[in-house]
Amino acid sequence: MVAEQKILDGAAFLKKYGSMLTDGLYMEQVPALTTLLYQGDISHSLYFIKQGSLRLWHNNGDKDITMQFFFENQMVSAFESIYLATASLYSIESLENTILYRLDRDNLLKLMDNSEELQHDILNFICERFINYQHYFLSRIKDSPAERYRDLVANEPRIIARVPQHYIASYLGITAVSLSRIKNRH
Amino acid sequence: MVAEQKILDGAAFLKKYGSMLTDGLYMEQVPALTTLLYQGDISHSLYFIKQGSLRLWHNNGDKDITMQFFFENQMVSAFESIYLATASLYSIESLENTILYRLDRDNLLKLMDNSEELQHDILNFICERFINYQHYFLSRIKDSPAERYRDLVANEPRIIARVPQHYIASYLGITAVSLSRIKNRH
DNA sequence: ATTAGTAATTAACAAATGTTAATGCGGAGA
DNA sequence: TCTCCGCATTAACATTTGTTAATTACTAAT
Repeated sequence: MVAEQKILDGAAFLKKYGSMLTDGLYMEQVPALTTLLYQGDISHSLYFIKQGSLRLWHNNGDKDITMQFFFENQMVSAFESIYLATASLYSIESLENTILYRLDRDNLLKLMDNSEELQHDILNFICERFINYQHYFLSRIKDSPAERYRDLVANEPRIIARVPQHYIASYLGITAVSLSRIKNRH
Repeated sequence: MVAEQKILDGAAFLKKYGSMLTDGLYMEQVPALTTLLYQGDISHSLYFIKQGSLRLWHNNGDKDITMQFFFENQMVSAFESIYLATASLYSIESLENTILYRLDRDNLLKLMDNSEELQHDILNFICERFINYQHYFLSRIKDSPAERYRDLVANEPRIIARVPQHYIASYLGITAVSLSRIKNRH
């Protein structure tokens, strides 16, 4: 009843359920700055990153709020948009030339119909994603941009190495100008 | 497969499932400032407010981040803590003298075992709660404290009328001093 | 190699909030 | 009624960020 197992990452998911997908899983390659999901649309695909990186963000008229970066072996989705068929609050875009596996909504739902274990994994996935979001937002509220930047440098080398500064600034909730100041303070 | 029905509020939930609970639902009355759930504990109760109000917040050493107020007929829980049996990120406390119905974890899980419809309602509940949180956090990030205060005055009369200012300030993400300035600006 | 366009840095100023502290207000209880 | 204590307001100052603009650095394409 209560989920104890760890959430599946993209690689583990594919290993576990890939064999059930004889023809529902597509591989595609997209260049940098390709939009995979537009904010306001209903999402109909779940992605797994084979190589490259993605950015997930919310647009608010004049400014972007970047909320997540994704890299190799991660599972990427606006799942609640897929599941509830509601407008996505987010856009998803490639940062680099990226190779993806794409699992379409119909195949995902068919798969869920045929596997109680998958339903279980998915419910876990949502709860974990929910908790992750709460951690992200809480850190965004309670830690200063400078603290969060230091944390990024210490714990997220891929973000520092592969993501342009102005996206990092957007992720930290500040302008590129302010991030530059923070980096060069002292 | 895909959930289309609207999320249940506490009253609708009790009406729909209350008859299945011959002895698992308890009524209790607590005075103001009573803690119902301590941050870090695993939650084992889901509440319905009959009368009164509650506050949900996260503590970060020196400061509180208030995230939600609850009033009559609302269903209140740190559901992911109940379901995944993980430490709650939040505390929940009464603001006023409050009368509650309490549904314990064991009874909730038993109920879920016996009702596929309830499982469905609960999954919807989580997805909707997730989306609500995202809206709350996004507004907290993209709107200024002054805008959010005006929004509160326009749309949340119960909060303005029944919640002390310093909790409202905490909800808006600012100090009580700053909220006082905003109120008296111009 | 040159050029053009984008990204990053730096500077100067305005605006908002945090912090600290002093004051005012108001209800609960002796 | 008086006192106490927590809450709200106001003031003064420091800190931070946003904004605008100018400059520099970098990258990609011709």
